[in-house]
Amino acid sequence: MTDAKAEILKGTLDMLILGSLARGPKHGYGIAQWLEEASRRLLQVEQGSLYPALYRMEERGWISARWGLTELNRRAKFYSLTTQGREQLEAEAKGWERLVEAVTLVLRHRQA
Amino acid sequence: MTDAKAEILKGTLDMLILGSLARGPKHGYGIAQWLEEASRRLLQVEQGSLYPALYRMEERGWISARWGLTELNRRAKFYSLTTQGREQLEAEAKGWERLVEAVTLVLRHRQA
DNA sequence: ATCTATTGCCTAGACGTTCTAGGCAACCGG
DNA sequence: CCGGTTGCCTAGAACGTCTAGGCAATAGAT
Repeated sequence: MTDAKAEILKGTLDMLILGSLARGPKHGYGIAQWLEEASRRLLQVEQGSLYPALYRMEERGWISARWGLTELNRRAKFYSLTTQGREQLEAEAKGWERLVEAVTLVLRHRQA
Repeated sequence: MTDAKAEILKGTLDMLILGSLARGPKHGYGIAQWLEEASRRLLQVEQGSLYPALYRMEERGWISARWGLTELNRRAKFYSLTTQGREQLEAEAKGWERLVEAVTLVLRHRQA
C-alpha cells in the first residue's frame, strides 16, 4: 500500500504494455523488464498482473502472440501490436493526457 | 467503457477528493460539483463512487465530517481535511507525479 | 395545490483489475 | 548438484468503481 515503487499502476497497465509493444514485439517477461528500465525503476510490473493482462488484451484483439525463441534460446511467447491495438494505444494515451490535465487543474496551487 | 468524459478515475478519486477539500470544507454533493468545474468538465464523479469513498476516507482518518446547512439551507454533511489527510494528499500527489513521469518515459516518442 | 427538477445522502450488488502466493520447466554457473 | 534466473501460468482474495436503484426536502412553475 505504502510501498515506495511498486503498485503505482491503476488502470494504466494496458496502456503501458501497449506502449512497450509499440517499440517492437516482446515476450511477457521482456515487457516487464522493459517497463522497469524505460521508467527508470519507477514502475514494477507483477507477473500476476502482467499475464492476466496479456490474456485479456489478446482476447480483445489488441495484441497477437506467437511462440518463439529468445536470444538466450528459451521458449517464449512473443506479443505484437495489432492495428486495433495501435488504435487502442492512441486512444488510451489521449485519455491519459486528459486525465493528467484534469488532475493538474484540480491539484494546482493547493495551499492550505 | 468508451465514454468520452466519465470514468477516467482509477485510483485517483481519493486524491482528487482530498485536493478539493484542501481548498476548504465541502459537502459530498459540493465536492462532485467542484471537481467537475475545477477540471473544466473533464472529470465526472458518480455518487455511487463518491459516497463510499468518503466513508472509507473518514474511516482512515483523512477527513472528518459534521452536519451543517448549505447556502440553500439544506442539511448536508460537511467534510474537512484532517492533519493526516493533508499528509495523505501530499503523499498521493508525489506518487501521482512519479507515475506521470514514469508513463511519460514509457510513452515518449512511441513512433511506429 | 400539485408536479417536476434539483439538491442532498445513501446502499446493494455486480464488475473489472491488480495483487498475493503459489506452481512448473528449462537452463546456466559454480 | 544446487541455486538463481528466465520464462509461463493460475486461483483466489482484495479493492475500487459503476449501475441502479431508494429516500427526503425544497424551489419554482402551472
